[in-house]
Amino acid sequence: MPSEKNTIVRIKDIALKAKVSTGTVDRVIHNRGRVAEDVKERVLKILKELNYEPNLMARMLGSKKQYVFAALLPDHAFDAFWLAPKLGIEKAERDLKQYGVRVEQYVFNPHDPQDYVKKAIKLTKMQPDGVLLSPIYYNETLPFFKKWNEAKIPFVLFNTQIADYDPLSYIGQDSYQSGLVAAKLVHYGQANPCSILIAHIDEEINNAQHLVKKEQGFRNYFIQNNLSHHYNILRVELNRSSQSGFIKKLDEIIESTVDLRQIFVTTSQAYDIAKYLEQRHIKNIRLIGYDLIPPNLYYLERGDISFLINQNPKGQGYWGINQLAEHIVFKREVPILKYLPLDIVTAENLNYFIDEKDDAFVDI
Amino acid sequence: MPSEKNTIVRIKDIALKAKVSTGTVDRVIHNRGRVAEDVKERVLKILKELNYEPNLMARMLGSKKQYVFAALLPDHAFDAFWLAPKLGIEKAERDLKQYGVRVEQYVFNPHDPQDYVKKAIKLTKMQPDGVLLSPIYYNETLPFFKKWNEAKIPFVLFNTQIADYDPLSYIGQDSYQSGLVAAKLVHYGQANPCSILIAHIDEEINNAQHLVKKEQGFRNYFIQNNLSHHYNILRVELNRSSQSGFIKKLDEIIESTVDLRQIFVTTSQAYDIAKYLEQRHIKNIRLIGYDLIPPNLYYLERGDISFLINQNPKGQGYWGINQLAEHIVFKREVPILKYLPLDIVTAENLNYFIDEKDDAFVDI
DNA sequence: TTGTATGCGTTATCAT
DNA sequence: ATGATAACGCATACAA
Repeated sequence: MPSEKNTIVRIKDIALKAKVSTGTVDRVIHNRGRVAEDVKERVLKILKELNYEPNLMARMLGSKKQYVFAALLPDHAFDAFWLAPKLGIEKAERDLKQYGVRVEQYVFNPHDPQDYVKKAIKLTKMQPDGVLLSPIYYNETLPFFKKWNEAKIPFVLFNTQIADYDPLSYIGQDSYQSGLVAAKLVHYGQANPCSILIAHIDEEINNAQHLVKKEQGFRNYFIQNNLSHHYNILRVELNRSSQSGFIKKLDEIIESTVDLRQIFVTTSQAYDIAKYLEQRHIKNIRLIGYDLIPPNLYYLERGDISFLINQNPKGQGYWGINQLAEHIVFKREVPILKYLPLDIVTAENLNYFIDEKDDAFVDI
Repeated sequence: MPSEKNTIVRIKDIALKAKVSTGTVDRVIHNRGRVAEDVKERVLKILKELNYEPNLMARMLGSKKQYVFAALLPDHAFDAFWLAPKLGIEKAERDLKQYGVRVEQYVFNPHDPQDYVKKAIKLTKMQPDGVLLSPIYYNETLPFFKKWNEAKIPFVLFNTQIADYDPLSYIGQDSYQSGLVAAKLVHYGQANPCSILIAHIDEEINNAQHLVKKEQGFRNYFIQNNLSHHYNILRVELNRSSQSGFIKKLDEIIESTVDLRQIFVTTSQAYDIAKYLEQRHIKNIRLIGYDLIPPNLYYLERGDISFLINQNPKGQGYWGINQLAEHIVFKREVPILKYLPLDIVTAENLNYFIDEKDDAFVDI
């Protein structure tokens, strides 16, 4: 075992031992070139030997470098879900401010691919040091991935995953696993055979992949646990654009399925079903959904929604910016995939997941 | 609105505006004295006006001050629960290392009050800048609180709360609320009337207060929801010191309560009941318990335990040290009470709560 | 290709 | 009671 030096190793120490100047060591550390090959190797060796770790404070102090990240995300005026990621991004910005990091937000209308592209172009023009985005339009996104790759601008994805052009990392949920969780809850609360409805309530087709995975996880739970013969699992795709169509379709299902006891809503629109059940005075059907948005919370607290699975939207924003900073500012390795916890939320533990406290994100 | 200056306000700027030197400003900021009253007030005023915020990097760089915190906690060799807080403490130490913070751990045998006192004495002798402890012995603790208060050493409590001698803050769970959560889960999974057993499995009497609160929360759920007449709620105190007594008591209850369907274990020993049910080949009784310790996880994954409520032990350690640093190093206000989320854990979302990833703590 | 000097914002140590 | 100035460890511009 090499002796554990208690004292901090500085560039000056390295320079001394390598019989060069601090400038040379600096050039080696940052690969700035202009240093002889043999010297470089010697310094590199000593760097390892002494286990040099840069003093981040000093580094940030000494460098007047400013970093600008760009965040491309949907306007929460159109869908309340997107407020939380925005807050997370802003929290991260506050945390990283002292390291010279600034975040510029580019908000787009999630119903308008044109706007998405427009904002993406604007963003690219700014030449940010890194990009965080929720790429809800696949085809529209790919060209930008290519551009950013060529410009060597790292980008991090959140909430929606696209594997092409290897992003720096993806932050989000494990949709399949969340389906398993939902199924477990359904199964736990439903001992007797019955029918179960999987409801996909799409506003857009954006997150189709997610919904498929959620359904797969949900169904596989019953298969893996040899419960398929106990439960009759139905599925429906609902569209809120036509209020009457929405109700009509539900009416049909309810009438034709007398033993329907549970509905699993794969999107954040569980409140729509809750409202429907309320209007129809149906009390013996339980609901599980996603996302802690206000209308869902209303029905959760009334007991009309049993559970909500929290997708940690604030954390997605926070960690997204954080990953960028880790990579770009601190030059550390970052995991390609960062799955956030699948929180099971009831009226009883709700407080801990919606509170305004800023520090609910820290990964310990 | 005063104009939002984009440039950073430095001590030098304050000095310039106040027509004094940076040294004087420094003395004002840190209350080091040796500055005329009128000058002090002038500087203070400008400090506010310009909304000065110190550059932490520069501060840490310029200051050779080192902080030593002491952590007093039970040895996890005696109870696996205590491993997590230790890991959290060590994670916090890593995070704060660059700010000159070091943490010294004082581990005691949780079955031996003498040892607790011994380690507390040793700790006090070291004159730490702050103390984090889990004060599992009330009477033995009070004298130290008094001492630390006199010595102006701030202390933070975790897991066990003692309000006397106003600690800097308490980190832990809301026991009452966790009882509500447990009851909700029981109720959700048990539509038909039945008997429910609350089992307190004490190793020590240490956490008696917690257990009472958990029971209160649990019972109140049924009262508040007008369900009392549906369920027959029993309670039992079990002691593991006598294996035969433990089994005998359970046998009696099982035999005399044919409609027993759920057991709520208020401590981390749910696995003991799971093991018992396994040996007796009882399959129609469900279990809810606390804490993600290995034996519990074993039965959770097998499905013998339905849910575990996670008390975030790692977070308790992490945030404990963090609160000390916030107060002592960064001189910020810290909340007197910090409740950690009540995570509902099943076999399906377990991964996210036990993973080794260090960053599972961040409060966003 | 290499070395030196200056500055970052703050603290701390001297003089005055 | 006050001011000037040298660290802190690193980055950077410039000199050699």
